Amino acid sequence: MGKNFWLVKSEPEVYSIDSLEKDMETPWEGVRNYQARNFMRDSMCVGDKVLFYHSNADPTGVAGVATVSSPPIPDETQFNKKSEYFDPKATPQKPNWICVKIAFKEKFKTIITLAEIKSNKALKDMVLVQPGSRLSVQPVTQKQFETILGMARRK
DNA sequence: GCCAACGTTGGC
DNA sequence: GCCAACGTTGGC
Repeated sequence: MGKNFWLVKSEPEVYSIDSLEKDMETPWEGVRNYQARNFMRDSMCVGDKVLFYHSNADPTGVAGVATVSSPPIPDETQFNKKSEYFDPKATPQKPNWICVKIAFKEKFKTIITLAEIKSNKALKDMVLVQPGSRLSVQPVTQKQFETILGMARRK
């Protein structure tokens, strides 16, 4: 339990690390990519550590840390006709989209920017910096996670 | 706002 | 099952 490490992306104008700090916990809804869903459904465990990344932001980068705080649960937005994430093919008996809840852990004093991540050789294998990679939920290694944390502590 | 890269959809 | 067209992501 709690031995995997992840990175999730969010546009801060939609949901930022400050939003999570205020809510303390939130279902990670609205992911509509099968690979990302499969990570949440099949591989995430309660207690896993999560880097919270701000995309389409100024600056873009890792803004803080969260933890996985629930087992996989159906993403409720797929049943809501009014939601932009509504999926007419999904039913409560046969949900198509699965998510987990994440809980606030910490907000970094400053963002660890994408530029800083790219210039750190220890992080060159991160999924985040692979050309063309757009996964919004992605695995990171323990070492990558600790490297980012170290950069945040040092600033 | 632009645009490259990727994922999904749908005709055949 | 192929693949062109379209939509989305996300850095810049």
